[in-house]
This record gives sequence, C-alpha cells and structure tokens, in this order.
Amino acid sequence: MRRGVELLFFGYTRLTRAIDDGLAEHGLGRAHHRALYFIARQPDLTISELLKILAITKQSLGRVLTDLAERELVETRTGVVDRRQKLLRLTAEGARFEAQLFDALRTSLASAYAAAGQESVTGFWRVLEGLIPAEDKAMVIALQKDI
Amino acid sequence: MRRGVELLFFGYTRLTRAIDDGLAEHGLGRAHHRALYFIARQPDLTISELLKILAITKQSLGRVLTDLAERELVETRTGVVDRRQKLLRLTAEGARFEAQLFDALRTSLASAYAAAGQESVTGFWRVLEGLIPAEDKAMVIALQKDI
DNA sequence: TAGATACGTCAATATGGCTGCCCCATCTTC
DNA sequence: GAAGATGGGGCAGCCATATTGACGTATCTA
Repeated sequence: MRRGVELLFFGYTRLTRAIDDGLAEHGLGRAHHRALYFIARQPDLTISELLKILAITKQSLGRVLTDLAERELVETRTGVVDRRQKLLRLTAEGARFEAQLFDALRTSLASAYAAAGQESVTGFWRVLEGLIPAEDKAMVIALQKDI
Repeated sequence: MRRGVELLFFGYTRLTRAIDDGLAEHGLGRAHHRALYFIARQPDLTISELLKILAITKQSLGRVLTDLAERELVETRTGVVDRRQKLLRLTAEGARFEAQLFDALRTSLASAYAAAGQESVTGFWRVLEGLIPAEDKAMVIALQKDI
C-alpha cells in the first residue's frame, strides 16, 4: 500500500519533470502544459469543458490562456452553435510545441512500458482508472473515446 | 500513450485530493503531508535524507518543518553518531495525524486495487518503477527495504 | 422580456517552490 | 591543532499557481 503511494508520487513527479526545461524556454509552467495538452487532445474545446477537465477556477485558467494566446500558441474562435462559447485550438506553432513536449513524455513512458511489458501496462491503466472518482469518470472516458 | 499520461494525471491528482480536507483542518498543505509521510516511514530520518527524497531546496523544506514543529507534529533530536545531524520523528500526535491521512489514501488505493486485481497491481508497480530515473532508483529502493 | 449560461476581469490572498548569500557547529583530514 | 568539508539554519526577494468573491457583458432559452 505504501509502495503504491510512493511509486505514484515518484513516478508522477519524475515524469512531469521531463518537460520542465522545454516549458521554461518559453517562460511557461506546468499549468500551461496541461492546458496545451488537452487543447491538443480535443481541438475546439470550450473554456467550460477545459475547466471541468483541469478542475481549477476560471481565474486560474484565464491567466494561463492569456499567456498562451500572447505567445500565439493558442487561438480562439467564436462558437458556431452557441456564440457565447469560445472554441480553443492550437496554432501551428502551438501544435509544434505541444508535440515537442509530448515527445519527452512519450520517450519516458515508452521506456517504462517496454521495461514492464504489455500486461503490466494494462494493469497500470486498470489501477489508475480505479483511482478516479465516479463523478469524474464520465469525463475521462469521454476523452478516451476519440483517441 | 496519451492514455497513460492522462490516467497518471487524473489518478495522481484525485488521490492527493483525498487528503486535502484533513490537512486544511490543521492549516497545512500537501508539502507538509509529504514531509510527514516520509518521516513516518523512516523515523530518525535526517534533514539531508529528506531533502534527497523530496527533491526540493533546504529553504522550502525548512518552512515546512518549522510549521510541523510549531504544531508539535514533528520533533527533532540531535544525531548520535554525528551531532551535526538532526533526526526527525513524529510526535504521538503527529503519528496519529499521519495515520489518519494515510487512511484516506489507503481507502482510495484499496478500492482501486480491489477493482483491478492483484495482477494489475503488480503491473502498476512495474510501470511506475520504470518511470523513475536511474539516479533516483537507489533511493526509492532503499525506502522499500524496510516496509 | 426575464432569467440562465458562457466568458472575462478586478482585487486580495495563500502556498510552495526558487536563487543567492551568509552563518554556526561539528566532523575529518592533514 | 588548524583547515576544510559537511549538516543544518536563516534572511531577502522572487515566481508560479492556485484560491475566493464580486461584478460585467454577450448570448441563448423559455
């Protein structure tokens, strides 16, 4: 049990550290990466959808998105079905940058996957899914749909 | 691959949220819990050992330990073999508190473990171990020894 | 037209990190 | 015994990321 807590702590923190340097070059932090990541994942995401995913406040997200827009990594369009909405997308530059960051994550994860074997990876997923509370599960599953 | 990143993100953040309320009651944050956790794990830990585990700066840790000492959750003794060292221990109250926090983690993890099955748990561990860089692995393994 | 919703924004605050620099006590080595 | 290395503490100042609460505006829906 303690082993799980510790491995999760070390695994998570070390994985996220893999991209800190890349972010720092642009003067960005991990919060910016999380936004970039989910926008890359689901283009035309709305602000409120992103808020649900990240589970932070509108104000915190607002600052992050302002930073990303200033650096021309993210752009917004007015919603088509509902003009109150803003649809978020990466710019070409943003997509390039996100891909570069993701690559660092992919490299780390891939070597862990390779060392552990496919069966272990399935178990890894199963346990993590079990850690997500019921009320958040629908949202996470919705993300998986369009992998 | 993206699935692994996302599950790790959601799994980690949701697990840590499980203890936020308990910490807030004492006016403490997650940084305090991490220190408490590892002191509970290895009584008579020295400051420098804890610094290596947490991988933060002395100043950051100093603040955390001051808070914990003020609340009489942690106490220090002068090292026996080396009088420059401070050996960290939980007080009775600190041990009680840490156990209470750990219980929230245990409950979450236990239900995830139960839902996933023992084989999955082994895979979960394997993958996470693979995520820890070689230079940190010795430290983490040293922790496991005296489970 | 009234109310709900999506988004933006202000001000104030807290937490948890960081760097750089300097200090003291103690141990080790020559 | 002196010199240097090590363990620990502390100051000042900075930054990133989060919070709450309140308010404003545009737009959609009943």
